[in-house]
Amino acid sequence: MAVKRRKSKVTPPPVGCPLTACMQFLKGAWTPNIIWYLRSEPRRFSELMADIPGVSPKVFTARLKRLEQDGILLRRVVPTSPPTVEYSLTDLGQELTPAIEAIVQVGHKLKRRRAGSWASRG
Amino acid sequence: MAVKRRKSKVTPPPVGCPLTACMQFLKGAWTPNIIWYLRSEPRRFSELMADIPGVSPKVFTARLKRLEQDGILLRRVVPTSPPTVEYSLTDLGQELTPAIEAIVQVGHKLKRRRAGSWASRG
DNA sequence: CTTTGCACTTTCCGTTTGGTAAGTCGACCG
DNA sequence: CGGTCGACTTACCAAACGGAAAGTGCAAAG
Repeated sequence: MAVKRRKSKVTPPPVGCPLTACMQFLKGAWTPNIIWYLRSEPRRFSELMADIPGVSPKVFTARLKRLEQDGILLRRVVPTSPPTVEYSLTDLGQELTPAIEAIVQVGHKLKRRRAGSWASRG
Repeated sequence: MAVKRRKSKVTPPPVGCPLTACMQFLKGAWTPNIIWYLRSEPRRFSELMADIPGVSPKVFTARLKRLEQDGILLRRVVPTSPPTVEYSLTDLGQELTPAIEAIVQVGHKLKRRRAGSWASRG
């Protein structure tokens, strides 16, 4: 009789790697987008959700919760009617913005590149 | 009788978003690491694999194949014995390095931050 | 006391991801 | 012609991911 195959359970990835470490915070759908839209000012749940078209409420709240637990962002209930919730970046969260800004920069450059290849190849 | 539920099939995410666009290239386990280790010089399959401990050959070749198809890196068979394969970044691939470097920078800063919190809180 | 708006939460389910282990293929060395 | 090495492939599988749709809790307006 064959033995059941088991998973390794130990953390296999490069544990001290700064790249991997930082990527943990950016991983999951919409995560970088959320940080991006919070980089300059706090925003409400529904505002953020509108900023990022296509995200489902389930995944969206999951992301916000995880980011809050990670100390990346702060959740504050505002006593309006009905009560709203405002999210903002913590100091730690602000540390991530240079990375995201660089990614956005590259994204723009890629668009320009693609635009260029229309002229040269299309 | 209930109707079968169907998925939407259309691309729901922000199509013109530079952040999302760039993230497509960085997504998948080990992807940023591969680009990082190729940023300055070409490297062989087994070298890269050793650079990035924990990655399985299956996922690793899948990444390399995808990155090659995306035009991020170049695959070159070197006529040694036995034949080896050398990977290098294309011009397009080089465009991604600023983003990865920024992520690594932030990763370092996070480590220093954590080191600081030992002193202040631990 | 029903309705409305906000901020979620829950259930269900298909798709994707990524690891393990084993196998393949071609080139050379002896 | 068997063994080894480098570079993959393949089969299998569990877990994570993430979307759709519907439901919950609460506060105030009407």
